[in-house]
Amino acid sequence: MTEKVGEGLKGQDVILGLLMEKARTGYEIKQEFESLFPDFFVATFGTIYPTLNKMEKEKYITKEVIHQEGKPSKNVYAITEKGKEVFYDYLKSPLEQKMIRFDFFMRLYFNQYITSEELVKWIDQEIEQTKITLQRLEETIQRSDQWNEGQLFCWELGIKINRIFLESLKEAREKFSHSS
Amino acid sequence: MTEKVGEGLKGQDVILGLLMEKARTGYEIKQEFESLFPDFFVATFGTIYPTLNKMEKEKYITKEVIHQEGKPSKNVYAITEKGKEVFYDYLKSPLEQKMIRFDFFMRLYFNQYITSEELVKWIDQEIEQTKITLQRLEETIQRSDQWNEGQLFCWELGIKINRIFLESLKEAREKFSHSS
DNA sequence: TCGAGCATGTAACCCGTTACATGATTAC
DNA sequence: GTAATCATGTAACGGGTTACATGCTCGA
Repeated sequence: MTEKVGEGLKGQDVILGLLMEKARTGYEIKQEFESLFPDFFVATFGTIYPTLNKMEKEKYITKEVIHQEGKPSKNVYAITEKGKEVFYDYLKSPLEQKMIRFDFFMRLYFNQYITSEELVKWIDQEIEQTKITLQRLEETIQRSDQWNEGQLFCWELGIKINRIFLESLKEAREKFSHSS
Repeated sequence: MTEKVGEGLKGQDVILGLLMEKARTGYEIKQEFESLFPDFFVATFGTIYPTLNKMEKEKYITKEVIHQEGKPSKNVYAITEKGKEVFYDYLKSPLEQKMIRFDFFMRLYFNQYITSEELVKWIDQEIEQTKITLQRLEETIQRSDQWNEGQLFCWELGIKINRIFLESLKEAREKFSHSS
């Protein structure tokens, strides 16, 4: 059948995109991931640092070590011409399907195998998580008046969807806590 | 920092869950993934068949070969007691954060590096994709009157979100095709 | 005759996660 | 005193993807 879901959007593509704007440290990149893409790309240090090192070896980026007083030294990475090419190659590649693994929905689907107390506990956790995402998106949108139309579209839609999700979650909480 | 995003919801967990209901072939499992979870878990044969083989070796499932006339033989897998335990272990494990990689949003965020023709092309592709997902969800919801509350919640919410997504996508198409 | 549907499999590779490891400063 | 913030890194492992491989039937 040989079916492709996607060679996939990789952490590397997004990191290069962020470095297109300006030079950054791994730590800063992590923070940008959290504020910019809380809802459509999650990355941890375990992905970011190894990717940064790999890309430096392949000359996609250069490293400059900045010594700081009272704080650890930091590595500021800047994109090279070769790195820009790699980023443009990503943009030229075919659009990939979104890739989702939604544990909460999965457990809801299998709710017949658990108690409703557990289910309500998960709903509460999901509510908390959604509130955090929503807050991050709202803060990001206000962070600058320089966002372009495409970026605003991402966050406005993210906010819309998360609000509906939150609403439905609260309704579900009612429903399932009564049926226990 | 040692941050955990999630040991993750694995394909194995979902496959075991499906086998809790009834014995199935790999091919059927693939179809269930497409109709049941088009929006919250994507799996291909490249994941399903190796997982099935691995689980058979570990005695989580048993295989029965069914010979068919005019069609290839098929392997029907049934869950064992050990497999059920593994599935319950999954349900007992902490709820994981959803894991998303949304290529379309990523490209929209980086829209300054591309032409608006390309952007509109991607929007059109995303519109098509969303329509397919929506259709699958609507078909699934009508497939049976036996769905329980949790399952209905998943699909109703999925439909709600995809409708809003589709609407916004159409608006975006207007906006970006005029600005070109 | 060509594509779609039915049906399964494996080897190589790569990406990402987890766990481990370090260490200073600031605020409560 | 202890948690949070700043700041980076690596080794081992595992899950998943891609590419490759096979082959029959039915309808257009």
